[in-house]
Amino acid sequence: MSDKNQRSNPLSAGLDSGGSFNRFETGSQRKPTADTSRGSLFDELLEGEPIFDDKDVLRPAYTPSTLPHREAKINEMASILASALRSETPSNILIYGKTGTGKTASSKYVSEELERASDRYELPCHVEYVNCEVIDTQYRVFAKLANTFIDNNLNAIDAQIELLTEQVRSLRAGDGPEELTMDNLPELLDRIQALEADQENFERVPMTGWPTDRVYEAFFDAVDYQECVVIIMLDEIDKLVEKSGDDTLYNLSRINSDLVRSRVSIMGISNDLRFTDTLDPRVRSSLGEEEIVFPPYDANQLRDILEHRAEVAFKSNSLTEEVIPLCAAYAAQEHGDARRALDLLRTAGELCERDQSDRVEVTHVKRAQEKLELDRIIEVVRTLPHQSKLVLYATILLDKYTDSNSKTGEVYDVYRQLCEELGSDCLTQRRVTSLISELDMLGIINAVVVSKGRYGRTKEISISKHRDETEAVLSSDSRFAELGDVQPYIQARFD
DNA sequence: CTTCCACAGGAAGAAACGGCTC
DNA sequence: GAGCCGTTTCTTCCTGTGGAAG
Repeated sequence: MSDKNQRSNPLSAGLDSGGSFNRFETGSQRKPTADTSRGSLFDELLEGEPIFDDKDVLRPAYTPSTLPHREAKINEMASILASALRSETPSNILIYGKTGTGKTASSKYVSEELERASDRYELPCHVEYVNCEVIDTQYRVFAKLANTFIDNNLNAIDAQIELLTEQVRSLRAGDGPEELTMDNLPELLDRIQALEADQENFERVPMTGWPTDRVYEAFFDAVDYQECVVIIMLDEIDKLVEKSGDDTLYNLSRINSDLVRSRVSIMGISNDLRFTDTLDPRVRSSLGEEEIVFPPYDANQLRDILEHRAEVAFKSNSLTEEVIPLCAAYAAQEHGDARRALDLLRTAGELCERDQSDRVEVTHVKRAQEKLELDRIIEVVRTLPHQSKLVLYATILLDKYTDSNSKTGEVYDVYRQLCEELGSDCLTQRRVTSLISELDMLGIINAVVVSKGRYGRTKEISISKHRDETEAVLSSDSRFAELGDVQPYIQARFD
């Protein structure tokens, strides 16, 4: 499963079997042989022993070969899906758990194992992964699935045609296998013709433009073309329902009654335990045939996970004793998020490397915690739409030049000034209210609804920690360049 | 207890847009 | 090129509401 350690590396020609650099002098210190008195940009950075053996092990994309503290859940999933290998339709499964509790990793692990087993049993079994945070409408879910199966079918048809063409060729040349005679020729040609007709019939679904029922039909035809058991894994299924209702799930859960050759089963993964409340009762009962809950990891379990990975990721003796417990403790505070714990450990290691220290220490972890939070905010702010940036900038100006927390009305006033100054379109207060809520959800600002009694109900808005860094990101946007002299004006207004 | 402020936030639908079909 | 279809963004209209003031 994991070929990380043997993956082909374009640079591997320069490594001897021991992994040391024979391009330079053999030895653990990577020093260039040429003139060292001058020193290049990178020499200094590469000085000292590297502490990582394989950093990728700490990245979220890595699927480990063992998932500590999830064996029971994995067995539970496997026992449900096993019926796929008997050509039966497995029950639909709903998997709950907060982020970083191993839902997706476990599900992917089980589905990879299932697909592997299905090769051995010669029972075609496909698991299709759909991330509903990205693909969040009925149209797009069916379009993605349809296109995947269409591609699969076209590849299978291509291979089949190639095989048949080869048989025809050898038959005509007279060197074909014994069991084929010239009498088979018309049959072979007929089959090739039929396959070519099928090939014509499959048409990829465009990004938009088709009516949804046509996309559904395309998906249906593609799935039912070859006999197989299909498991559709809908990650973040709650996002799909929130965004576009339960039509997708309704259609998927009914599809088996019309399929002739194939069987479809759904595996939903959700962060939200209560998302089925809003579903149509028919969908709820069919979707939740089996439910599995992934509890958050506690600090001890996180420590186990980190130790497992650190063993592979770091060279021995690269971590001081307190590092892993601290990473685990930080992540346990954030509802037992293993992804967060791994990010912390990796970043702490990177900071340590940059410091050219030999061992990761507690201070590196603390700095990593700060850095991760700041990086996230900067990335979110940088990619914000223009109008949201204006609202955020208005909030920052108010925060800078007034003492108390600002209110929705005040933010809207300043926002209008900014729009006027920049000549941008000015949205309604209703819309700005939603933008403020979105910024709150992203954790860039804190907005709390408070009642001022006689003086109405409003949101009290404050900037979360990194105000100056946030402002710097906004100022770097070229569209904000001409705003320089507006600040004193706004300052005067609210002094 | 009633009034009333200053909004919050839901519902519905208009507008704009990309991409399709015929 | 007109007419659909799905999606996103935004507006309009509306009802709801916590609690200080009266």
